[in-house]
Amino acid sequence: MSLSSTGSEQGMSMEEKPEAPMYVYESTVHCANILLCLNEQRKQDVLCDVTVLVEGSEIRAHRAVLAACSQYFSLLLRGQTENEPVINLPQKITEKGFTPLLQFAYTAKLLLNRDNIQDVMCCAEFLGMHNLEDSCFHFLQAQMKSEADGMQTSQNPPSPKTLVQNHYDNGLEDANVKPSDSKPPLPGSRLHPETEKLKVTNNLHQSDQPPTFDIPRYPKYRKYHQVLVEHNATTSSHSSTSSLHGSLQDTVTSSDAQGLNLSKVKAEPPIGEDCVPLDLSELEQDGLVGGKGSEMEMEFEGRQLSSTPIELPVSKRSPVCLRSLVKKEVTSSDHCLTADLQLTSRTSPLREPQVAPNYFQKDYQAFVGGLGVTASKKAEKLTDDLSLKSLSFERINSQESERESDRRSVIFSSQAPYHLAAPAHSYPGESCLGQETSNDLWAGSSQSFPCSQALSPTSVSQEPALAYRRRPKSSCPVPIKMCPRSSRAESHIRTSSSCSSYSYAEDGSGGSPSSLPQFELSTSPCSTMARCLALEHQEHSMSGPPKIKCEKSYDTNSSDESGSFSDGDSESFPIKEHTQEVKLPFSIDQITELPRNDFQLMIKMYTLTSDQLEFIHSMRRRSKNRIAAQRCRKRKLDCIQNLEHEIHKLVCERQKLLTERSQLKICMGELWENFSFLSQEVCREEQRSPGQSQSLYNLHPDPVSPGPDLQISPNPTSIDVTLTSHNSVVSSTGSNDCQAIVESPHSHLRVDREAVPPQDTVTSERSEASHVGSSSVTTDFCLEMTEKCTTEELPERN
DNA sequence: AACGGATGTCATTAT
DNA sequence: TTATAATGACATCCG
Repeated sequence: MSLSSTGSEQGMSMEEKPEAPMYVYESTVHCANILLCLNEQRKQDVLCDVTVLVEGSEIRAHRAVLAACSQYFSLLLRGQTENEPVINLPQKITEKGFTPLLQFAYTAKLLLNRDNIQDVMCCAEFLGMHNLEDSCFHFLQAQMKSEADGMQTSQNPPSPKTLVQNHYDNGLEDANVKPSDSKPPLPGSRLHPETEKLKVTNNLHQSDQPPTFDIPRYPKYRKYHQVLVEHNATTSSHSSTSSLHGSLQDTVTSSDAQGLNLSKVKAEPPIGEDCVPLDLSELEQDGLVGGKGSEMEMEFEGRQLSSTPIELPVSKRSPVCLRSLVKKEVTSSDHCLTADLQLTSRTSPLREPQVAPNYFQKDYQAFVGGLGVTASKKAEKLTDDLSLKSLSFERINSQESERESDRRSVIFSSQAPYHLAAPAHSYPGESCLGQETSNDLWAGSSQSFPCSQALSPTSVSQEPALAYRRRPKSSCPVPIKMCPRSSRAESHIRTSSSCSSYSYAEDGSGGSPSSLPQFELSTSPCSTMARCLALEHQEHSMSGPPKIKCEKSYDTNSSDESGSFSDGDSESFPIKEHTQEVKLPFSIDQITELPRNDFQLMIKMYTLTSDQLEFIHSMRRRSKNRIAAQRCRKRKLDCIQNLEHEIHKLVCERQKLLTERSQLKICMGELWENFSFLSQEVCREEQRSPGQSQSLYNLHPDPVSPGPDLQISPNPTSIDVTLTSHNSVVSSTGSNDCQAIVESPHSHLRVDREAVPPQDTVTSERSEASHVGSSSVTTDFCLEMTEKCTTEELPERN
């Protein structure tokens, strides 16, 4: 056995097989079986009794396993194995050709050189990989040509340099095809003669994406993308550039190239991330390293994507796709198939239109496994710089690892049904994909798993929390994910995630739910729900009312899946949500808007589970409470406004009253003026007749000033009306602001209530009043007015 | 980073 | 007893 013929088996002794532990041997058998499984007929003919011994087990010790595989397969071909029948193989089928294929099957690396390429091609033909040339070498040719044309230009179909660089950047060692310079695999091949080593990968991931790339639209993804770019720029520039330049500039012998490749094989991570090559092995069946024409399922950041055909400068594309392969193998009841593949085959068509080519590149990278292995590691390194977001990255990584295991399961295991939901759900990065994409994805996933995800606690959150965060203010939170913390009795610890998801999920009526037809909730916040509903409606084509498909998330889980990448805040909470779909036979509008009786009748019309009832009542309660809160707030604001208006009115009223009072005082002063005038007239008349005069003096019995002064001093406000001989009437309110000075041309009259005359005086005054007549009436009027004025001032003073 | 407005939700009370 | 409304309190988002 001479893998050493390629110079790659250094340190990989063939004697290792007898010494290899059991798992190595089992893995060997398994690998051989896998390889032969590529051709079902051959499998049946040749290895009908080969048992896959290590399904689902992780294969470690790559080198040893590879060596053991090679040795085992070599022995198998020679019919020297103990339990295997002797195979009559054509002469062209040699172990030299099988070894790279086996290695490819195991490591996703196809090592070709001028020595083995012919054998490899023959073996591939033997195994049924008829399109090896078309898919692999044509691709290589095109890439070489493309590279020759514009090597420095950044093209959307990435140049080989980009490919290589990206390949190395992501630590991918997916499929190494080393065409021999002297022996181009195809006639007329334009492979670069000096290209000894070329990594042909379907990993078209480009770190430097053209601006038209969709990813930058989504901040989260952009963030992750930038992180990857930066990391790639920092960590892998040397390898990427050096590899290419070395390959282009150095004339490396085929053996050296092989050795390099195998060294890469040696450098593979020892821990079971070896599933990748197996995926490629399947791809190999269609188009081998099907960068050119293969369509394959892939995942990126949680989104398992169906790639559009890789956009390459080559016009020729293989119509074969992985799904067809999957279906084919499914029909053939190949045990290598798992439900995962079936899942992907089902889900992929839904998402396929939304996948950007660049997504495909990355996704393919992830699919090939490099992302799952290396990119995740890089991401893990990068997570140190991301405080809260780091969790999301880790989750991504873990998810990628899970998907890696999924991919592994595709080959090695037929178990792992728990992975079913995982690929269909989005990575946190999906939250960045914009509403349309995420919705579509979700819709697709929902459509893909109408039943499996319903009420499935393991289903992950498809509606990223970001959607909630980015929700429009209009708040039509229809999107369905609901926080299951529905029970009031439960702890009301409110996490942002739960709160967000909760609020957004159920509220179908946030903005104007009534305006939305039952299944035409097409407004952006509701689009997810609407699509979900629509899909549900279409898919199930229920006779009755279509079911609302709601996700119900539980905050009890602590695993990874929820939209970790979508929202940083949600990630900071240890409590995470699983989503659970609650199918409701009526719309959210009905739930939230129907009257009580109608609502109860509607509920009674259907047999609903406790979860459904709980969800419905919670939704209705919160919806109503939300509306009530809005009303309450509006009412509160209205009340505040009314109070403010009331205050304003009172202020105006006060000002008005003050103005009126001043006017009244002025009027009173005028009246006093008239009074003083009349009094003076009376005094003059009395001066002419002493008897009258005496009576007037008695009105003011001041012996000191027997002059014609009349003082009426209201006390204590002291409105003094002084009728003086200087023809002025002074009305003073003491400290009060109510003062009026009325000029009296004739006399000085002072009215002072304080100086109210004694009773006898008053009596005499009254007795005199009958005589005085008009003067007495005027005095009374003045007193009345003074009192009135005083009483008006008192409240104000208070 | 702090602050305030807007909003949703929950708990409580009253009807 | 249950549903509902009102409202205070709290959390969160966002500018």
